[in-house]
Parts: sequence; structure tokens; C-alpha cells
Amino acid sequence: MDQLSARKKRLLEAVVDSYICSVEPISSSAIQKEYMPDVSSATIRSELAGLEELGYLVKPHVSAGRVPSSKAYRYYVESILSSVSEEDIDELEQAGRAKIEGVETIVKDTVKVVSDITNYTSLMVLEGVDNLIVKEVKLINLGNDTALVIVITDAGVLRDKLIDIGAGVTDGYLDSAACIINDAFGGRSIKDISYSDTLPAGVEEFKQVFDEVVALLRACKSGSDSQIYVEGTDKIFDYPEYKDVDNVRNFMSVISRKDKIHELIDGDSDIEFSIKIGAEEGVKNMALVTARYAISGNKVGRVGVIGPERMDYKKVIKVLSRLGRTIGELTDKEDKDV
Amino acid sequence: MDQLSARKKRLLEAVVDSYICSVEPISSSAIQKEYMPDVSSATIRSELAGLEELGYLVKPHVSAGRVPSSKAYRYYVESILSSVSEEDIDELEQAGRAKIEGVETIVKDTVKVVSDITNYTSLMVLEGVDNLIVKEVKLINLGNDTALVIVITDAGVLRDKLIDIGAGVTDGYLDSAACIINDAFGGRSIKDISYSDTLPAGVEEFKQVFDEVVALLRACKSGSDSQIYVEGTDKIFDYPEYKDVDNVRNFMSVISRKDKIHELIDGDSDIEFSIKIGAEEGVKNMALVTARYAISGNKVGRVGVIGPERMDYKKVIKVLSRLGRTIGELTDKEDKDV
DNA sequence: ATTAGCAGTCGCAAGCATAGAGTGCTAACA
DNA sequence: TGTTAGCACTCTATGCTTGCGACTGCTAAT
Repeated sequence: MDQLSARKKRLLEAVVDSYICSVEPISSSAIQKEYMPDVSSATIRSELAGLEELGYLVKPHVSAGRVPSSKAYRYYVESILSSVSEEDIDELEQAGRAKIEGVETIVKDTVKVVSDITNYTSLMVLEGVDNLIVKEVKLINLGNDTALVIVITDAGVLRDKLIDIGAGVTDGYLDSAACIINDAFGGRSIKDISYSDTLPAGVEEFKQVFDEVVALLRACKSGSDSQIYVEGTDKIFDYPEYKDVDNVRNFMSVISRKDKIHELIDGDSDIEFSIKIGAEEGVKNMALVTARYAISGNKVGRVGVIGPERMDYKKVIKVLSRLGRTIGELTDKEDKDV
Repeated sequence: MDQLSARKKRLLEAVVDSYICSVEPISSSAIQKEYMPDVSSATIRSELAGLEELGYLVKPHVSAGRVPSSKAYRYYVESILSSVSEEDIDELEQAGRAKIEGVETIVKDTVKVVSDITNYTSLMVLEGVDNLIVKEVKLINLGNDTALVIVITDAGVLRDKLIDIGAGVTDGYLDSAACIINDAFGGRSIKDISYSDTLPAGVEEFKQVFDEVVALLRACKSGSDSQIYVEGTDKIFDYPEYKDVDNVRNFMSVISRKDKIHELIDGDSDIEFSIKIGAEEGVKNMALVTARYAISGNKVGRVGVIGPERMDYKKVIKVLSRLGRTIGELTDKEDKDV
């Protein structure tokens, strides 16, 4: 990142701030009035020209004011982040609730709350399930040759699924199978489980069930099975950039394609804040801000918002960095409203 | 519905058909060329004027052709339906799969398939869960003072949820509770279960669990808990009417609000095809076509599509009325593709 | 280094003329 | 009475011109 003079920095921030709220090109005189009454607009103009040359600002046309480029937003965000990280970043964390609610409920609540307080479309990606530890696998006979498999991890119930078992299976058979499976997998992390896991010798009769469970656990591994929750899709219509159908379409095509979202945040799973801005980072005319999220101490994925490139980064980052606290207050409040 | 002359009927259908594919106002001469070369455009004009007076057609402006009104679409659909119902309406039905897949999976698959073959946004509403019969309720101790409740109905696993149980609960306690609960509810339909159900005398120790289960079953009753699945949201961008952001916004506001969708189809649960067209029926500039759907013989809700007012009703109705068959072929095909 | 002043550029809205599409009406016709 | 040809009329869409307003970039003076 370039080294800017103090004044250029202030200027750049002024442009971004102004633009974020007005969504119209910012002129030199506007900045002078609101931010720097002590220098003339001409001075500001020449500084702005410098920032433009460096790629931070763009002119829609020659007689218009300046608009921040994606690069400007990135710079802007950088400075917000550096000040936040000194202050306070909580690990975004939901403890306790996991026990009673299950992962899915927490996720849905969280997404809703984030969308409501930021007023942007929010999303949550479950991943990093890899690192959860299998506490127990339960097999429940449902009759009709089917059984329900429940995987319990240290972060709560991870997944349940129906599997087909052979005809005439008894509860006793399932109990034994469960024992064997728990002996094999209990205490292991999901990422360690693979198709090369095989039955211990002497209990070949449980092969079918065993294999089904292995397949299920494998399917939990990141990618193939990871869920994405989106909330507040219609919030984007509040923002003028989405008066343009192309932008809306673009937006929809991102949030409705799981793989696209994964592509965007893949590889950032260890980063506190992952921030993607603009076409160069895969989100044309948009920004995607996500933060790491944990339930009962286990990193399970990322929460964040997606919206216009000129989104209110300060607010979003603040909300995300305090989510653990905020969510408690917010859900309490909502319970009363409803 | 008005009684139209045979020629007016043909004419009206011609206009709707043309408009459905061109999405541009239809002129008298265009109709003459394509549908009625045996009469002059002047004759057609005077007939069209009649249809306009009856409210079936609208002119965007005086020197434009005609565009069908919502009323015209309703008439059009009526005639399609009457011909279909004579032919073949299968009960939309998924049997067998329920056993192994669970309700949710089937629903998700169905919605996807409908969206893919119609090329419209499709949705499915689970309701009428009321009529399912409780086969069994299972309680599974997960440790940490929590238990998993699984409700098994004649249509498969309906719902599972974690509940909080008192400390120090044993498996035996849960087994006994399950017995009592099954004695109370087994074989009954969900709609019959209410808060006035109380524990039999002499087993007050199970009150907490019992009450939790009642609450859960109550929550399954229509409305409070009914799920809506939507697929293919971005399909609408293929249609020119959604070049207009207001329409998109409108569309989004419908499909992202559960209550709105319910409002629209509430009361139609027994109707084979529920078709809502235009503002007068709650969907401005849109049409919503849904059909009854059953899993293993139990009516569980409705599947359908939502799209522009001038959607391809023939195709949609055909797809929906044959869904049972189609879905089999389609999913087979997809499995190969993927 | 900063500034005032000014020329230059561009977008945007309004005004106007024109071409094209389609209708409604009327009078004649079968 | 239903149908038709012909014509006047209306309205949209497009392109062109013009003037205004909003900025900027440059230059010369401080």
C-alpha cells in the first residue's frame, strides 16, 4: 500500500465518508466546506488529482466530482481495522446456547440479527466443521428399515440424516453398531475421518451401517455439505445503486450460488476479518465483509454482510466485532417485541 | 365470467398467446397475419375494442396494440385448466422416498426440479402438516441436560428439535417419558393435539418433558412453523418485465416474506390449482400458480411457481400436473449430469 | 506551497421536428 | 347486419440542438 501524506489521508477519508452517505460524486468545494475550511478548493483539487493518479479516486466524467475506487475503500477499511484491532475484537462467539438450540438455530438467529442492525443483506457460512470433535454418534431405529444418524460434536448436534439399513434390523443390532462406531470415531475430529477407516476385525456384520456413517461424516467435511444462510435479501433495494437492474442481478447471482460465495471466502477461514471489495476481488460493484465465528469455542464459519461497495464499513465492522455481546441484547429485545 | 362469442374467445387467446411470447403490445394486423388471415384487421379491431370494453384488454396508449389485463389471464388459465382436468391430473405425489429421505430433502429436490424445468422461480410451502398422523415420538438423551425429540409421522420424519430437560436425567426416565407420550399421542393427527392435553394421573414427574413435546407438536401446526422453500430466484432476470427494478423489488418482497406467501394461498389448501394473477389478487404484476402436493398419500402443502403475469401458464400447469412422473425422470437425469 | 481566476469539458434537461405504428371512425359494400 | 377499405388522428420513440450548471485543470500571482 502506498505511503500517503497526512493530508492526503485525511482527504481520502473525507471523500469516502462523504460518498458513503451521499452516493454522489464529491467535489473539491464540498470537501472544503465540510472538512477543510482552512485551505482553498484549488489546493484540494490538486491533492485530489494526486490521489486520482494513485488510483484511489475516479471521475465519472471530466466535469464531475470524484468517486472512490475499490482501492480507496480497501485503504479506508484498512485504517478502520487497524484502529479496531487495538480497541477490542471479541472472538465472535456463541457459548452455552449450542447445548440447547443446535447449531442451525443459532446461525439463523445470528444472520437475522446482523441483517437487522446493519441494514444490509447478511449471510453466514458454516465451514471449518472439520475441526469439530465427534463426541458421540447415535443410531435410532425408525422402523421401515431406516435409521436416524445423529452426530453430536463438542459444538452441539451437527447433523442428522436418515439412512437405509437392511431389513429386519433390531435395536440391539443398532446399539452394537453405535458402540463400534463410537469406539472408532469418538473423540476424533471430523477432518481425520476418511474412507480409509474400516471396521475392526470380527464385526463385518455391521459393514453397511458403518460405511453409511463414514459417508455421512465425510459429507460434513467442508465444501460438499457446508451450508449458507442468507437473510434480508430485500434490504439492498434501500440503496440507490440497486436502482440499476444489472447490479441487482449481479448481486442475486452471487448470493444464490453457494459455490460462488465459497470461492470468495475460501482460504480466508483463519482471518479475523475477510473483506472483499470490487471486481478485482470477485464482487463487482459490491463489498463482502465477513468475520470469523465460533460456537462454544469452535470455529464454525463466518458471518458477514454483502452490499454496495460504499457500504458503511465502520458500522459493519463495529457490529461484527461486537456480535457476541450484541446478539444477546438484541435477541432479548426481539423476544419482547414479538 | 362473461359469456364471449366464439370469435372473441379465439381472439383473446390469440392476444394472450402472442403477448406471452413477444411481451409487446399486440396489433390487430399482427393477429390477422398469424391467427386469422380470413378476416380483415378492421374487423379484428372492432372485436378487440369490444374485448377492451369488457376489461380483458388494455392499451398502454392510444396508438399502441393491446396488452392482456389480469382478467384476460384469468380467463385464459380457466380454459387451460378445464381442458387439463379432463385429461389427466395426477395427485402430485411422492411416495416411498419419504421413508428414506425425510420430508425436507424431498421438498428441496422438488422445488429445484420445478424451477429448472419451468425456468421460473419456484416455491414450496409445507402446510397441512396438521393432517399427518403421529406414529411415534422418540426422545434421545444427548447428555448435557438436553434431549432430542424426533417426531415420526406417516409421511416420514417431521421435525426434530433439542429440548432442555432437568439435570441428572437418565435414559430410563426418557424411555418412560417416551412411552407415556406415545400412549397419549400415537395414532393421533397433529391438529388434534393441543395444550389441553395433559399428563395421565400418577406420572407428574414427566410433566416438564411432556409439556415440551406438546409445545413442539403445537409449533408444527400450520402457520407458526410452516416452512417455505424457494429456488431459482435469479431466474426472473431472464424476463424483460424484470428490467424494471420496481418489479424486482416487488417480487423480492413477496418471496422473502413468509407471511405474505401464506396470506396468498391460505384458504386454498384444498384446491387442486390455486392461481393468483395481478394486483387484485395480491400479486401486482405477477402470477402465482400452485398445486397441491402430497408425500406418501398425505397432503403436505403446495408447490408452484411465481413469475411475470404473462407466464407460460400452459407449460407451468402441465409441469405441475405431471410432477409426480416428471420428478422421477428429471432426478434420474440430473444424477447422471452431476 | 497556496491561491484566485478563468477557460474548457461534459452531462443533463428541455425543446423541437420527424418517422412510424396503430387505432377509431366513417362510408361503402355484400 | 356484419365486414371492409381508407383516412385522419394520436401518441411514442428517436435524434438533434441548445443552454445551463457543475466541476476541473491550468496559469500566473502571492
